[in-house]
Amino acid sequence: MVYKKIILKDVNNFELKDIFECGQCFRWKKEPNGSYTGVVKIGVLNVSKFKSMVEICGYINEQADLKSFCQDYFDLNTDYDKAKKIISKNDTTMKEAIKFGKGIRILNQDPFEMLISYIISAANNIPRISKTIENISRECGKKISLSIDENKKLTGNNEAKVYYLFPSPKELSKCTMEKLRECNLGFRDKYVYGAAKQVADKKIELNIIMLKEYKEAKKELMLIDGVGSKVADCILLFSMKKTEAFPVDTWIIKIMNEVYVETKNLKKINEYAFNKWKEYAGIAQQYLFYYKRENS
DNA sequence: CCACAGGGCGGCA
DNA sequence: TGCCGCCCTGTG
Repeated sequence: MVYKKIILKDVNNFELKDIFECGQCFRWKKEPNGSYTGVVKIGVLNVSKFKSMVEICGYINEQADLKSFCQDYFDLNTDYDKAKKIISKNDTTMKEAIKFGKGIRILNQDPFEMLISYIISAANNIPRISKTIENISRECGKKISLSIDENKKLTGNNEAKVYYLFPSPKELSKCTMEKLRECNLGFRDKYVYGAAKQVADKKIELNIIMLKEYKEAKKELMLIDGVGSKVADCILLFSMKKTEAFPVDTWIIKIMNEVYVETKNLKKINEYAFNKWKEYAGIAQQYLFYYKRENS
């Protein structure tokens, strides 16, 4: 692990709180100094912002290119001004939602991590989801130990700290059911174990599914036990660049019924959003979800 | 003690 | 299809 740092100048549509607390990720934590620290594929990163300048530093793999990783991870190639303009046309609710969550960006996270994380999210609450993911990473993932000085350089905190990468499919599938049970997965343990094993054995190939079109990719993800419509859409949106994906959860049902379409049929809500917002459905979902959840 | 939390599954009409 | 009980577990 080596320390690297980059600075992004003149970023817009980029607010730390909106990005990290809009519900798309579970491993980013706010630090006392206002920055956020999170474990990603290449190591542990810290992000801070001053005016329109974003600083990203981290202890990462020596081979990793921090700049190009961030370009993709923080979705810097997507034009959010354009997306906002299109989805908010003749839509006062969307305008409000966008105003509230103006700094949201859809992170491009790791597909396997999203698969497991969203299986865990079923009928669960956020603190427990985060805790469970930390448990799994601690049990099965690679360790990154930072000394006091190193961690201070990263986060500003004057203490040594140990971070854990999210486990690879192989690492997680080697974990015993007993160990998994100690991670507090509850009834989801068998789903997590099964999914990890299928990916490790290449029965499921996420990088191939990722190349398929949205509906086909969703169908294939839903073959995995524990992955239904909502979880599949989360995986597709947060790690496979399928911006048509529109995860329908309890919050989205509420706001969709109130404002757009009155039905309890989740598939109909899905179809409605797909037709209305097309390739911007996922972005629309994030604004609506964050707005509704934070204001209820 | 009970309801419920960022769903999914299986059984039933 | 549509509806419902159940699935762990912590929290109010």
